[in-house]
Amino acid sequence: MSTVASAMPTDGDAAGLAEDASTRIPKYYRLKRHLLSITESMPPGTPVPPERTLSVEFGTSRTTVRQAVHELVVEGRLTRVQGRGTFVAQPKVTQQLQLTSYTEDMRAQGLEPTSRLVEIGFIPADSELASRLAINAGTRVLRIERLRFANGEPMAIEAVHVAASRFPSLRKHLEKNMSLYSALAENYGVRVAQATETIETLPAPPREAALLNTDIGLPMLLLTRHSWDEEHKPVEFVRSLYRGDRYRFTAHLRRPGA
Amino acid sequence: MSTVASAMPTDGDAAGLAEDASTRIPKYYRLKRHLLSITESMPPGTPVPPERTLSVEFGTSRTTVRQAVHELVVEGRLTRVQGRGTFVAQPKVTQQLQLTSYTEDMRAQGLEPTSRLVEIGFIPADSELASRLAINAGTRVLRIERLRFANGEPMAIEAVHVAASRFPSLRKHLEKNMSLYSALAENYGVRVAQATETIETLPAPPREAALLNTDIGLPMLLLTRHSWDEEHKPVEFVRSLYRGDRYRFTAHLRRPGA
DNA sequence: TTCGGAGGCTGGCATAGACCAATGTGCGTG
DNA sequence: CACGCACATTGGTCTATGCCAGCCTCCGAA
Repeated sequence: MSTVASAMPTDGDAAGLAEDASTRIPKYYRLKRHLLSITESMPPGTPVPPERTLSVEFGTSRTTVRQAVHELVVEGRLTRVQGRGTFVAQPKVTQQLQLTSYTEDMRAQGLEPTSRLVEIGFIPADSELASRLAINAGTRVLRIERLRFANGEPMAIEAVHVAASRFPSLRKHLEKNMSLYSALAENYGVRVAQATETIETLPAPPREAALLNTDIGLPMLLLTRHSWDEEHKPVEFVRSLYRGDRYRFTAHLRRPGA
Repeated sequence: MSTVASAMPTDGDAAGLAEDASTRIPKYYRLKRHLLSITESMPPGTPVPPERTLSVEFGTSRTTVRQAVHELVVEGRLTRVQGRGTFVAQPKVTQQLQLTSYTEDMRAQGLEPTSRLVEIGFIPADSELASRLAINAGTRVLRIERLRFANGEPMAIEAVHVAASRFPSLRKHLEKNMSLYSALAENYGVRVAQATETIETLPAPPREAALLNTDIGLPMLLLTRHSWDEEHKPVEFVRSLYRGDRYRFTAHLRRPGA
């Protein structure tokens, strides 16, 4: 693996970094590009030399190496495990933005999906939840937090919030490993008719990073879903965090009348 | 502004950082949370003390301060300008995921949208473009790169790719400041009927960071769009970068039959 | 043979400091 | 009065180093 340090692009080098006069390329970025060119065709799981080795081989500080590797980790190209090392990462998985099931999406990509209930309990509605669920602030809300896995690897945390008074005993139904939407339909006659989803980026908070077995501060995709039933009454407010290094969302769109 | 350093949460502090035994909270994260609690209610544009001041006031290294501020920048809470300082940022804007117009979306949020043509020219199709546009590798592709602004602030870069042979002289029509979809419909009788869009995170490359007046490495939202006409022939492949600190996407979904 | 602990190696966090690049202000000169 | 230059201040990059935490292997003891 000492072929990694074969030659790092320098300032005038034509290694795909056409540096025009208005953009200076930092050293860590050049190193990142170099590492990528070397690792991108390697199979997932291939070890990459340790930071200290790379810093010696490239004649640069360890901080600079860390910065380069960090960006490749953010992109989902490499993965790092404290104490073990740095490795070539698995490719990103794709999730539909429509109201499809997580299970179907993962299976469609040859991945075995599982879930784990992290926490289920009642919290008082803050002003946002109150507004979303059309209840008074302070009212009891059932909060269901699940961890989603693909092939045993944690991928996402989903926190669902519903008004407790609207769905009495819902907690019991969910503890039977029933999906939320099935439980709502079968036990309360409620079906989601429409939803608004948002997507944005968010650096991983410590708790979620730990649950997802990833690093604090890595970019995540924050997805919220606010859904309503046929009578346009709010059903749920969901806040999910997906690993940005492991996820891409996809949506199929049709032009009306097409 | 020296009230910023009023008291940073320490290890046992109950400042909303319930530290359970399994997650250690790094110092920079605690500082980040503290800075957020102080700045989140300030109006956009409010100056935040310089890094060197913060590091003295909090009794921590400048690197630690930088890390804390960096994450707030990533979240779109703060914004930094080299030589000027750090400021409270504008709130994120929202863009529809449907085939709506950028102009409409921005106007709906009281923002004045403008665009600027960055580059327009022909490139040979690499294997991805060839596959997307159903052409041979090496075939000429028209590439149109635009910068999108809201109230004069760069927000996104969009790079559209179409097969040159399918739309002869398209370049001329676009140079008349005509929108792509209008040009395709009026001059070629082509309308987009459906599309597949993907969203994922990507750290900002240097060139794009410079164009968007943002920092290299900050998380962006990478949006691709692959669209087809009524006969299911590919129309375009678009690759756009949106500032993660300034953008959130939204989608309105309907359950079939609802 | 198995289990536990020590040591080595890895990534994660933090400090101190130097230097570069961008911005803004104030002062001097034309 | 306007413009240019110098200086101060700001963020951006990079180095060197030390220490902590997690993982793994090997060796010794039971």
